[in-house]
Amino acid sequence: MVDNDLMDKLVSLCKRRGFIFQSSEIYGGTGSVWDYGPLGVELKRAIKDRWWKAMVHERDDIEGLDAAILMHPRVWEASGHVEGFTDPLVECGRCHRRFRADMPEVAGGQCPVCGTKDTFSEARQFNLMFKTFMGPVEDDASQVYLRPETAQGIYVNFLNVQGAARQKVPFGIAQIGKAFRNEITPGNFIFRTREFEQAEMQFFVEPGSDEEWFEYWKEARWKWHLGLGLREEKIRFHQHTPEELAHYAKKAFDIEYEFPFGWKEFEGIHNRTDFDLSRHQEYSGKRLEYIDAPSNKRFIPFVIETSVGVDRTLLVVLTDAYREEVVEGEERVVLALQPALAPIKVGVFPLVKKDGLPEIAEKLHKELRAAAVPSFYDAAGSIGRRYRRQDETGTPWCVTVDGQTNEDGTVTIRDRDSLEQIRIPAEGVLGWIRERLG
RNA sequence: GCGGGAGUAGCUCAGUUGGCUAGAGCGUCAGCCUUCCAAGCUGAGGGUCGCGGGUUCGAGUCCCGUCUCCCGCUCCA
Repeated sequence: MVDNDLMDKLVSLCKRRGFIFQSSEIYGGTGSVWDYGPLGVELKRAIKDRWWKAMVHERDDIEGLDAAILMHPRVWEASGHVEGFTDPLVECGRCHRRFRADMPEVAGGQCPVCGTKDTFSEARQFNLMFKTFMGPVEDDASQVYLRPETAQGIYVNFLNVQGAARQKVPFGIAQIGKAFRNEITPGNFIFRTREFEQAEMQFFVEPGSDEEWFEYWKEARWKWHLGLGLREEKIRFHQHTPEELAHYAKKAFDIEYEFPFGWKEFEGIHNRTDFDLSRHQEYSGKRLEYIDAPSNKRFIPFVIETSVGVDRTLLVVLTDAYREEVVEGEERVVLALQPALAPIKVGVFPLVKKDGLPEIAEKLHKELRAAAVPSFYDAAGSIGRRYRRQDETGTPWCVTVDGQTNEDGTVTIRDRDSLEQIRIPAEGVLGWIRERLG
């Protein structure tokens, strides 16, 4: 079930309201990278903050880390990315499919799909890793890569973090950061881009307990997504078949969402075994074993990885929150974002522009802002229009100052979802909102 | 990279067989009106028609080149 129409509306809303803009738009734009506008940056930050809170702040067995994007080039040899991400590929002249040049059938000149012989193009290097140069001289010795995943920054710091934080296995390291892949086919808005952000947690466990921990994290991540307010029927697990498994993984589950363009993964939970640490030990020549304190048992830990795309999660949240409804005969577009995720928490309006109402409303607006509650003051157009504008940006509440405010100091608060209105004293608005933001 | 489609205002589009200072609706902004769900009235701003050449008295329109975007092909956050 593919709904391009919904996707177009979402992209349009994102631009119109300032969630997401195409990168470098004035130069014609580029399809594979996107910029987050005033509302988008707030939503993205809220998602990351919630993840960080659940991983790092609420637990004492996970430590935070912010590793550099540029790393020693040998890291990517050890990880398998140099080999696995830069295969020479050939293209069939008939069906235009591409294959690794070293596949037996392909090396023999026959296309595995259409069977045509000897129509392959020249082998070309498809480098999924971005290259750049460290230092002023552009030669091979100084060539480095933009990291294609954030995980390796965690692995190479495994012993640093463990020692400094005095952690004992099992424990985890969490990191949020940018990664870069020169995808051949980016697309679907912010779903597959060449620059993207990952939130990864690598949990180090004793071999033998890995299956148990895998199940634990699989369930924990599922619950976390439900906590974002996602509709349960829109998400599902997908277990990797042996053919689907990455070179480093023993077992893998994806969490998928039903996007307008179909069911797609936005988080992966992998059992990476001791593959990465072993490889780094081998390539660096440094021991990466963990020594258990009382027992003096030495082992290279297994790694359970949870890796979620931040941009993809944001797309999931936006897609899931998007609603078209009819209110009193008029259609409205509403983003039913959780209040805690909403970029703007409250709209403040004077019902009409007279009787001193704008001044009262502005004062309330400034008080909310001073208390770090993102508030939006709006006096333009009819009250209904102002409600609609806030509906589209996902603002959960709107406060209206009216004639009665002059008499008894109360204002109305209108709820985005139920459309119900309650009346409370103006000085109680800040407390009322804080109570609901948690 | 290959195949297919498309570039005119912030958005959606119109623009006749080439022909006056390139238009509309929506949105935005200002004012009026308005005591609670996109109402109405007045006005304003906004486009060297993707870019560069060419043909022509004259190009958004015809020709050539170029760039970008969108949709399909070894995947995965």
